[in-house]
Amino acid sequence: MNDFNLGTLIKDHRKKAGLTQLELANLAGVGKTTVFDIEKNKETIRFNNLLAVLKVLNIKVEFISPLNK
Amino acid sequence: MNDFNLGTLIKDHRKKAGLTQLELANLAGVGKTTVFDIEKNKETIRFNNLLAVLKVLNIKVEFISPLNK
DNA sequence: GTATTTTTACCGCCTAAACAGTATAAAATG
DNA sequence: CATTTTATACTGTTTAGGCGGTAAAAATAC
Repeated sequence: MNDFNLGTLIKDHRKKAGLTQLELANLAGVGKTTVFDIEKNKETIRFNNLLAVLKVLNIKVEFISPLNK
Repeated sequence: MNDFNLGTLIKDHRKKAGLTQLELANLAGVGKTTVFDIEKNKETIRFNNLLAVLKVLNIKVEFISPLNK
């Protein structure tokens, strides 16, 4: 369970959008190394860089907790 | 719309858990400055540090996109 | 098959995140 | 009220993420 892979999710969306890593990086305003690291599931990246990449790919982030309403 | 505030969400959950910033930081294995920054919505924090804090508070992250299944 | 594109990987440099310590302001407690 | 705890803010140091450049490996196109 919970073998969710953020890197793969982003890579799939990037492919479907017809973008290379470099193109995605430029659109998101981050370096190509960052996109590469994200797709390799490196979690020490900065949160704002991840958000920038997700925004380009139209992926939204939601935070779920038992207390949420 | 979308005035969602991650810092406030985390702060509320921390309060309900009866934790101080320092206690939460220690439990998450991060510095107290990081917890403070997260609650102040500083987005340049590292993703793994945010995940560590969310885990302690039992908050899950979901990524939503039009392509998801 | 070869040529081209893309991905993966590594390299130094620079910047800023992360940290502990400290100090003050604010909040909570008695 | 005073006292204690917590949150906020600042500082100096250390560490590593981010970056472009480069190069080799892999995938794709011709």
